[in-house]
Amino acid sequence: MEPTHEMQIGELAQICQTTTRTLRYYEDIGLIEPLRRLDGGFRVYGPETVTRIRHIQELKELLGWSLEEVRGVVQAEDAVESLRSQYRQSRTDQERLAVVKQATGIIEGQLARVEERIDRLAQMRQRLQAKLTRYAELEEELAAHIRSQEGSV
Amino acid sequence: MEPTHEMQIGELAQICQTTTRTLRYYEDIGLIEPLRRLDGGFRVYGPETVTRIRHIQELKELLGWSLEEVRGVVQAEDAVESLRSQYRQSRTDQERLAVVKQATGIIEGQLARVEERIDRLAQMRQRLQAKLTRYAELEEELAAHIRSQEGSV
DNA sequence: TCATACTCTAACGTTAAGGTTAATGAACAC
DNA sequence: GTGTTCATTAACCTTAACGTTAGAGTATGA
Repeated sequence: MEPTHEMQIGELAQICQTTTRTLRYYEDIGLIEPLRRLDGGFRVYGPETVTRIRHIQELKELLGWSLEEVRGVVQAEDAVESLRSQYRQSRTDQERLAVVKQATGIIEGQLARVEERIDRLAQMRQRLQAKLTRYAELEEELAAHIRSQEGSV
Repeated sequence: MEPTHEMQIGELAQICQTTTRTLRYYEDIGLIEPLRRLDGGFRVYGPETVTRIRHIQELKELLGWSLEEVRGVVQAEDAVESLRSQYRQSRTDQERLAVVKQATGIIEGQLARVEERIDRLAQMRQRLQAKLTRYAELEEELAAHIRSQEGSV
């Protein structure tokens, strides 16, 4: 499930538990891009796209973000990563600093939302556990009642 | 924000941060129901509907469930609650036991999903914190670089 | 070289979850 | 009794996130 080779869209879809349609859609809205194309026009992806798509799926599923919101996040992250890999861009250090600060803000916002969700889910867990306890008691009462009746029939 | 009185649809919507359209829609698909109607046909709700709607909103937002899935959950819960309030139904104890067991299963499923989400979110938090650390280092490097240049201009 | 499996673009269809508008009635304030 | 505000149903509209189909090209093993 953690490939190291290049692949085409079908395999990528399979690995990420999704469909080719979805991947092309993600490309349309600017979420992913193939490394390159074969002569026939076939998309070629690297293994890092798997990581990227899983990241997108987590943001969607765990945080409930729309693809529009997800794009904002991954684009900011991309901007920072491009600082590392392509340091020699026509940018001043002030501009680089601004990129990092913006991304930091986004990550902090993400972190806050993650923590808020964890809190709310923990509360939910408490309520569910309490409810399970009550149901278990109810079940025991009923079972006892049934046993007492069986004896008298 | 925690009312004790009966209310009409507009107030209910306001309290639950939603719209009257949404509440009528929820009624259409069997999620909620008014206590009764006024002569003019106006819906009247009790304060427990607020609790119910908040519950629905949590299931939707925190667990990412569709309203269809949510309905399954709340209906099972309703069935158990009706055991308490309307014990004298034409049911045998075996049937009552079955209702409780089914609801228990649903709650357990819910609990499992909550815990899985908490785990995944905790992992996400870890990654985000690590990323924040890296960004902070990067920011410090850039700031230091800028300071060193200022001195030489 | 042919069958089969995969890919391409383009276009139309679908579904959930409501938004919006219209035409009408009810409750209350003055 | 007449605004004004809230409610009613019904019908149509919208948006995100894909699904589906059509018609065509491509890559590969037998």
